[in-house]
Amino acid sequence: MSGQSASLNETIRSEIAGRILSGEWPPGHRIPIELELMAAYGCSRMTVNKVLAALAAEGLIERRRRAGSFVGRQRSQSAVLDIPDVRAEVKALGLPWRMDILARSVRRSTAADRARLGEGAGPRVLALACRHFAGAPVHAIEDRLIDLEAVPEAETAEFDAVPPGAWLLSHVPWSQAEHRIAAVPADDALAGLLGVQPGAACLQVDRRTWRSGRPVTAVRMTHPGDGYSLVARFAPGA
Amino acid sequence: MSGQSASLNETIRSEIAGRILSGEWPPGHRIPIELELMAAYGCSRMTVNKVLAALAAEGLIERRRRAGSFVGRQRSQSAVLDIPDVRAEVKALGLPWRMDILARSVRRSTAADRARLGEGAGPRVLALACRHFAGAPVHAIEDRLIDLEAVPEAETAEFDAVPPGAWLLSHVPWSQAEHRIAAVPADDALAGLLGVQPGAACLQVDRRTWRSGRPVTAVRMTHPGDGYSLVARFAPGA
DNA sequence: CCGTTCAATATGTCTATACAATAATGCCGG
DNA sequence: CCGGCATTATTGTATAGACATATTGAACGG
Repeated sequence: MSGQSASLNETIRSEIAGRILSGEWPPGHRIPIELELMAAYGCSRMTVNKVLAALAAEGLIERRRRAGSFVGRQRSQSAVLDIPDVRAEVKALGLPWRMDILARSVRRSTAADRARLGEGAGPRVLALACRHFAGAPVHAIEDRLIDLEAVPEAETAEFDAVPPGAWLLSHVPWSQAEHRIAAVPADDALAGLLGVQPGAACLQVDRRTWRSGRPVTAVRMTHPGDGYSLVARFAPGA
Repeated sequence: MSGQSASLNETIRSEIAGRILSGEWPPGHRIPIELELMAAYGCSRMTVNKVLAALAAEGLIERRRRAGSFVGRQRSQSAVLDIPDVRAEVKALGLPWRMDILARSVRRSTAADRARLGEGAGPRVLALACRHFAGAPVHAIEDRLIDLEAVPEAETAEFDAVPPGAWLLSHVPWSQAEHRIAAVPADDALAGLLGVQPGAACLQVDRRTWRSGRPVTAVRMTHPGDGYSLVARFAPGA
């Protein structure tokens, strides 16, 4: 009883979703057919249809013609992982963000570059190495490759005030990405840059990004293991 | 051109989504109003409304009364992280899965236990420690706490054939969860169990699970850093 | 110049109806 | 008992119309 009358739509939706999420209707349970819901709520079929279609789009239920609608099977555990912009992330900690550019070069892409970017990589790349600080300590080392065929503007862009990741986000409209997260020991070079002991545990996030099937960028962010963690949240319903 | 005529619904949907994902309509761009789309496709308003409502539910567009519909702003980078069942994960590698139970005890929950489970933890818990093998090498150490008030059946459950995570998934209908991923060095005890050198980098995934606001379980999975990584995928549209 | 009021506009929700597509069910003949 | 065919229940898609609701932009008045 929230007092605020929601739309009929929402009322039906939350009642059904509630029963599923509470476990009252377990996976595989058959949901009343549209005609029954229609009668139960005294509304038209379109209304319940819209609700059920939305629940199906979310994956909460499955619908089969002639058979009925059923509570969805438990999906494999998955979570939404926030991979925020480095600058925003550091500022969210209340620390000043600062960035060094360690190296920057434009070159013909080597075989290794093309392997890193994946199928369809262009002939020229921009290679960038940056160091991000959160206050005094190093927050991450960024090792990035940008395909200049996919993002020609990158060649002349200044990356001194904006992290390359954020710059790309606002210049490449939409993307598909793959992330790989691993724990690795710091080698000597990395240890020096990060300010940790050689062999210290580091969290390494590799991300490859595509736009309409063509590689855009490949980046490896390496964080010192102490004092850094990724957080993911999972909520099946909404 | 698939040749197969999709529903009008799908046609409109994919045309709009295509323009957004290709970048033709950048974030913030105003989408034709329903009346215009209606005229463009020669269909009724309900049809375009359904399409736009679905796109809005997905987050691809934003709608404001009187103002119109707009291509959504770039969302903060986020990805769907698959956190599969350990057994399935090992078997997907083509390796035989095996599990040791290192310790199992039922106890009154200590302050530390309640802190680990979070607000609302019950008075009794089941503590479990397991070791998962992928072939001969150790794949992970599982250190789990189950709230017996939330899952009383767990007290008598045998966990010899099924990993506790999978057992819970099929006994606790739905969940909300929080994950924290970090790189940590192995301490001596952990190094012995995992079969790695003390100080070696390990990937540590902490997960806390709730059901309707009450804690269910808290688990820490620690993987040897070499030869293990989490993979996440990201696709804004579908 | 600023705040208030108001109407126009675009979305939000709902109805009643219609026909299409699909697949489970049952019937019938062999 | 079983294969094939017709039946029919259920969802899928679409239409035309109606009224509700929020919010912008403009007109108006102090």
